[in-house]
Amino acid sequence: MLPNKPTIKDVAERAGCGIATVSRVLNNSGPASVASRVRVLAAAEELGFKFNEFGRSLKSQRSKTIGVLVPTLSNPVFADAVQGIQQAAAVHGYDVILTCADYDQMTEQKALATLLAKQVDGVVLTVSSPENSKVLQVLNDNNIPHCLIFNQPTDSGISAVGVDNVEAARIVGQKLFEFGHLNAAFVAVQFAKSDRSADRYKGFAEIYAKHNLNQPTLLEVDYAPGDLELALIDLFEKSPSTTALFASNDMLALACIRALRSLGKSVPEDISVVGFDGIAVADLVHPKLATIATPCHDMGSKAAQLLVKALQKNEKPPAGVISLPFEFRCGESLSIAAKKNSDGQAATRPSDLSATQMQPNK
Amino acid sequence: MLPNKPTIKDVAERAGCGIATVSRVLNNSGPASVASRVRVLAAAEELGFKFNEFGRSLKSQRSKTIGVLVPTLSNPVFADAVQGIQQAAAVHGYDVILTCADYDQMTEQKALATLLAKQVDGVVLTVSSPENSKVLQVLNDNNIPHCLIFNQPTDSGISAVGVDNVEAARIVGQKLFEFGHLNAAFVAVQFAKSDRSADRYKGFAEIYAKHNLNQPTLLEVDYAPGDLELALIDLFEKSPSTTALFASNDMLALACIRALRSLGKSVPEDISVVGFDGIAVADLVHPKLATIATPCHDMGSKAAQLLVKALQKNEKPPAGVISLPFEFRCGESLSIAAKKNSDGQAATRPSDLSATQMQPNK
DNA sequence: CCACCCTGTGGAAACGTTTCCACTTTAGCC
DNA sequence: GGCTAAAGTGGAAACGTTTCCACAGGGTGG
Repeated sequence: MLPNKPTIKDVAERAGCGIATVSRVLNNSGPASVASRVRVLAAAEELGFKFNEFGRSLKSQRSKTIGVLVPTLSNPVFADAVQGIQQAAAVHGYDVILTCADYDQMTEQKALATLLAKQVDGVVLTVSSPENSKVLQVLNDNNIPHCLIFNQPTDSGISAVGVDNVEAARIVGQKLFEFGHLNAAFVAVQFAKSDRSADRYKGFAEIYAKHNLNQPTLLEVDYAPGDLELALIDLFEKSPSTTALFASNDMLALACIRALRSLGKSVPEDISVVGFDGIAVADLVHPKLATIATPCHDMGSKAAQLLVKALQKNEKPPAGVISLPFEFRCGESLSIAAKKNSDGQAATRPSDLSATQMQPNK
Repeated sequence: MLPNKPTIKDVAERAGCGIATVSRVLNNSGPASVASRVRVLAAAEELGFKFNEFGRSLKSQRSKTIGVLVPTLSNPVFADAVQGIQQAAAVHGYDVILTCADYDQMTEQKALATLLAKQVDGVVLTVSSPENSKVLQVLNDNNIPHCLIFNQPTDSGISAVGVDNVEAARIVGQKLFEFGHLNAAFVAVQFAKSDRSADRYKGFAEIYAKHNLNQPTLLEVDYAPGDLELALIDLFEKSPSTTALFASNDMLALACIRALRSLGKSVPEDISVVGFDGIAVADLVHPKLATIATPCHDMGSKAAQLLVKALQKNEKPPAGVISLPFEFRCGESLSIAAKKNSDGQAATRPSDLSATQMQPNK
């Protein structure tokens, strides 16, 4: 019925020449007379010949495939980056095998194992903690070229593309300071599991230290429903003069705005909120989210380019962190700090805050 | 330096047996004495032996890889689905090669070609229009098992997993009707390119026809900045009695809310807005978005399961559309229709609409 | 006690490529 | 016109695996 897929042998037979010649013609990898050239090309065309990549890969030990390992696609940041990787890879004839590790070290290792089994030529990845990462260890041991994204490893022997989280957070800190926010908090999910959160807190705190202000409160929350509200209530009890929140990512920032609203506080009138990442929806919501816009897509494509270029030269991507430009995007969620008196009530809006806290709207 | 990757031959040598025995032991694919079993296992362990998938695939003509073709990862809907596919595939030892086609038929075909070149065993995909799709044609011609997601093909010979868009849209229509929205509009991006948008409009319009009301206005917009605002201004001029918008997806719904705000209309007081998809942020924004929550993740994993199961039995996934349950989520963006007088002004808020239209807030 | 059948075994072919190498042929040059 | 060099060519090995097959040995049933 359906003729079995034609092989190079079939083409050779039809073109009346040896398989070596076919290979040379089709790959432009060696001399061939014009005559055989046209015969082979014609034969291949007629038969609808396509190379079998297995045979190719077996011989060359190259899969023309790069592995991608990210925590999740649920965060648009990673989704965008993956798309960037995919596009850049496609341009150079590489495919992308995708794995997600869900911020879990065990899963990370398993995912990497399957990538290795598929003999990916290289890997673009984000790990939960680049120092002491088993995954990076394995990649090194197996001599697999790789490039980190989002992570900013302190170990300079490794190749990475990202944004300067510390510097970006400094800018957020500076802006908040300029807007009069003398007491701020930093909100993060799973702070311990993310080097990025740590860097952001670091840069943020630096600015407050520089101005001899209180260190920003570190608010670590989890995804349990209501947890954020409780944490915020606690925050305002302990630090009633807090006027701004810096969330470690945009999704969390949006969640903060919602939680604040349910506590009867409005953004930015009572509290300013700044996010990080610059995801698309940040611009669609009201108030527009103030955030650091990061080039996630470019991060992915840059890393892929770096990696592919290195693979083609049969080497590793250049060591060192490439920092891509970011931009502070001043959305409506950030405004001048409301004047507060000592017990944290906004002077301009003398309504009883503790009362509104007790009576969340619905 | 680094010892070349051990092959099955090395294991055989070390275990003092033939390669056939090693293969049988390691794959549990044939008889082997206990003695050789332990020797082989030990040898493999000591050498850190890993199968070379190229050799395997070459022999078996199976790649244990499934291809994924979606329009984009920027829409969280697809990102979630891809993650579902990936997870389900991983469970069964399959990997995922990802390609994005950006709603473009040319790109779709190219992407599929690279998937085929990589000899994927099957494909999970979303195409722009499942009828007359070249991509599906190619898949059929090449006898590649495949399963659609999101699409709801009318051709019942094909396997697909999705939600019943028509029915879901009927429910939206019914809800809007019950809330007193007698004049509504349907907003879509690239209506012509999406069978899903068409289905949604169909179900929506059906309800309005059933109640002998005006057909919902069809508002086709594009992504050009400001286009949505213009379209809405036009809409309210021509159909001032419109009290509700049904957007073909959540991102668009959020954009609508923003555009409406910039036109001086508030949601839901002046206009109600309903989205479609149920993306995560829909619940974080204010007003919470009323939407149809669809199980994107499950859609992906279900499709992958179907496909993998079929592949293991060396057949195609069962023909027919599997409709997954969805849920109408009534967010704050939907409320009782404001009473309007004939020229479209909300009776309860007699501010001059045309004036506020001219003076968008910022 | 012999024929038989299982179990365990390893050699070898096959999968589709690429590429080395050795063999034509042709052209170029004195 | 002979020599060499280059260009064109195909055979065959190699990549690492699976699996068919043939064969050895030892138990069983007649």
